[in-house]
Amino acid sequence: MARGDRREELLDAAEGVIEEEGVAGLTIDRVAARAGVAKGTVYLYFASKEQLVGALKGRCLEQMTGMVVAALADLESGDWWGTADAVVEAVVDFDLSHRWVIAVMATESGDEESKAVYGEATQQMIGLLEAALRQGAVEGVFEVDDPETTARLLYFALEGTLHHTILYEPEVDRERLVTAAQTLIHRALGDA
Amino acid sequence: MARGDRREELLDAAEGVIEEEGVAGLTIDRVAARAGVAKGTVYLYFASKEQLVGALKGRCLEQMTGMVVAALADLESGDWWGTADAVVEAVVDFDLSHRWVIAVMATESGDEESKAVYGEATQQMIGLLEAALRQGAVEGVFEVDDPETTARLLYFALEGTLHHTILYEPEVDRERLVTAAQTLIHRALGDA
Amino acid sequence: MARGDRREELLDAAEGVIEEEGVAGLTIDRVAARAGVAKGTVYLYFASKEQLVGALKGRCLEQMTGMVVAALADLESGDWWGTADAVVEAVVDFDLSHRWVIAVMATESGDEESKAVYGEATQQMIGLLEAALRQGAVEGVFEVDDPETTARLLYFALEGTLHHTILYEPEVDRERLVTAAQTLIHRALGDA
Amino acid sequence: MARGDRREELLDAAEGVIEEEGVAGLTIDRVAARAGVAKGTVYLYFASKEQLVGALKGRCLEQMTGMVVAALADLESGDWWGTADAVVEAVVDFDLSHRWVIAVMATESGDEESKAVYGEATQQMIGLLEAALRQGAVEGVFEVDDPETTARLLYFALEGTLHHTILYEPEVDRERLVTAAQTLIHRALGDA
DNA sequence: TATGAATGAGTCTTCATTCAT
DNA sequence: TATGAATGAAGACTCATTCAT
Repeated sequence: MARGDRREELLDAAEGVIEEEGVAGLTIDRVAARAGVAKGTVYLYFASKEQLVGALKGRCLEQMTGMVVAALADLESGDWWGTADAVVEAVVDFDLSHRWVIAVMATESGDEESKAVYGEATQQMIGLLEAALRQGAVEGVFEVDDPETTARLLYFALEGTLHHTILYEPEVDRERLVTAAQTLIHRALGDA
Repeated sequence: MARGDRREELLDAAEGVIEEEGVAGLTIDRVAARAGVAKGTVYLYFASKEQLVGALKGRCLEQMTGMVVAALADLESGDWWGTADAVVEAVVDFDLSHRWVIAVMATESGDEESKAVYGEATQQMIGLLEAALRQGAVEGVFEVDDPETTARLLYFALEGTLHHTILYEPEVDRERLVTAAQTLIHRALGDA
Repeated sequence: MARGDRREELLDAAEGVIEEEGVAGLTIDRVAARAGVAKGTVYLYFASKEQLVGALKGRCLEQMTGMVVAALADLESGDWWGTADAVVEAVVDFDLSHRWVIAVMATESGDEESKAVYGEATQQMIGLLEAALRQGAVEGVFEVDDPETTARLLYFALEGTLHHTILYEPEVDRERLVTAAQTLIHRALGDA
Repeated sequence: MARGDRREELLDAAEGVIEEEGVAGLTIDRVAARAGVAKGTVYLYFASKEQLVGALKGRCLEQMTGMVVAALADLESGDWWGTADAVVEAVVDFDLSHRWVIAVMATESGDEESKAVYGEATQQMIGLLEAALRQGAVEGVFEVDDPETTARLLYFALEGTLHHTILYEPEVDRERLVTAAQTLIHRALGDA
């Protein structure tokens, strides 16, 4: 088995454990058991539990970024608002389908390195949105004074709302979430 | 010493521990030591660590609500936008000055009761914002179709941004945060 | 309230606690709560938990002895076997109606003094049986070589069976227990 | 070291602890120390203290059963009373040499499973005695109406006496105990 | 006598991490 | 690479006992 595969398997196992046992139930023991390997083996791929969690966060953000990149490809069609709405939908669905990992994202991870990794990944995500905003402005769809800050704001608005909802409101109403988020963006950017 | 005082002292001690040791470093042992009481004494006021954490969340949210209520009092002056900006500033400052407790807010707390308490307190906070939005609409300052959803959205946008920034960007730029948040609201509500 | 009354109340409370929480659930806290007094008050009547338990055992044995004394009074009627059967029945019923205290009797109570008290009370009980055996022998109902040992043996046979049954066989069949115990005595003494 | 060996070692250590510190002094800490392993190691073999205690009871009863089986083998010699006396002697000696474990047997062990195990093991022991009684009856040594009940009664008579004596009369007189128990059986079964 | 807040030693239990094989 | 038994520090929680009021 390729080294990378085993690593991915372990991360998959970790997600599975969180799904079944909650964030507090994430132990190396369970990850190993779920992946069908010995406990020691986990340490062959991750130096510590903290690094495993960091990797989990990183991978999650990467996947999300990938989805957004894909969704933003439609921007070429010229339908900015339609594309934006689709991106929102994609993000909501991603979070909902990764709801258990989402809980980890909100977790402290003392490890400075992990924090940095997470910070950079977030920044990349925001950069994507910023670019989209600039393009919308260039195309005359709307006006933005400070695309960077606006992108940050919108990203965290969306994620903040999603995180809270996922963590504290068990029965999430997807449609309502999507509509609300889309509305926020339309309003914030001044869609007439 | 009045019974309530000792309880408050313990919560203060818990906040202090989090400030110095991080959320993961919050142990009953340390809370007791910091409060200058025996370990057993903590259990005289909180049935479990989970309940202590829940109480911490509750108190924090209560204080925040209090601040917002105070800030919203200016609404009577008739200057809606000015009041809104002040509220934003108050919230930002509250979060920044309670930054260590903020980290706990994002924490899972298996305890169902605590979750419910937190959920209700959040709802109350949002209710406050909703009322303010309605008043602005009544006064003709702007138009809102769905004050409830908008209030939720704006609240989580603000808090989401603040939480992430506080947790992952050690060197927070208060001015920038305030301005960005104020801008978000103005835009979202369509301030010309 | 007379000193003795309060003491009895505390012992009653202790029995009640055992009934509801099991021997392991017997704590000074609960005894005090059940008796409606403060924890400190318990220590005004018992120097330690161990002494309270010792007193509980002692009182239980005393009550049992009282019952047996009463039952043995019928010996004067001249019906030795009938009286013996009645005594057995009385003991079985006493144990069954005090089943929760019975569990404590089987408990170690490091306190040497308590052990001694228990030992003496037991001895007194056995003395009662021994006297009954002697009387039966005198009356020519049966023959016994060693009344003292026989009394001990029969007492522990009865109590041993009862204790085990009560502790490990939740659904006790009173009739079967009574019959079996009576049979044992008749056989052991050679009733034709 | 084989897995089973370590388990046995831990049980041995537990017995040793009880011997030196009493039942109340049985702690995982001490068991580990006595076995020369880390505390965590104990939990590799027993899920909880309760299970360890249950295992202790189970093993003790198993050993006892083994001894009785061995002693009953002499039944083939045709000397029923002699064999019975030998069995009594074996049981007395077993209890005396395991006197500290005996104290645990009388202990509550909230664990339902442990109780069941203990109950079954006891039943097996009684079954052994019952078979012996039937054989004696078949051989015409004596008559028994209800071998099952009689076996139960005799078993608990023996064990009840032994438990009490061991727990409350530090200076046990082996000979006297043996003789008394043997006498009980002879009488109960009607040895002329 | 009575109170009940405070104590703190003592227990069980978990789990990240190591290391000999 | 892989294993999994062993480790032991750490933490939550209990409860008999004390003592100032």
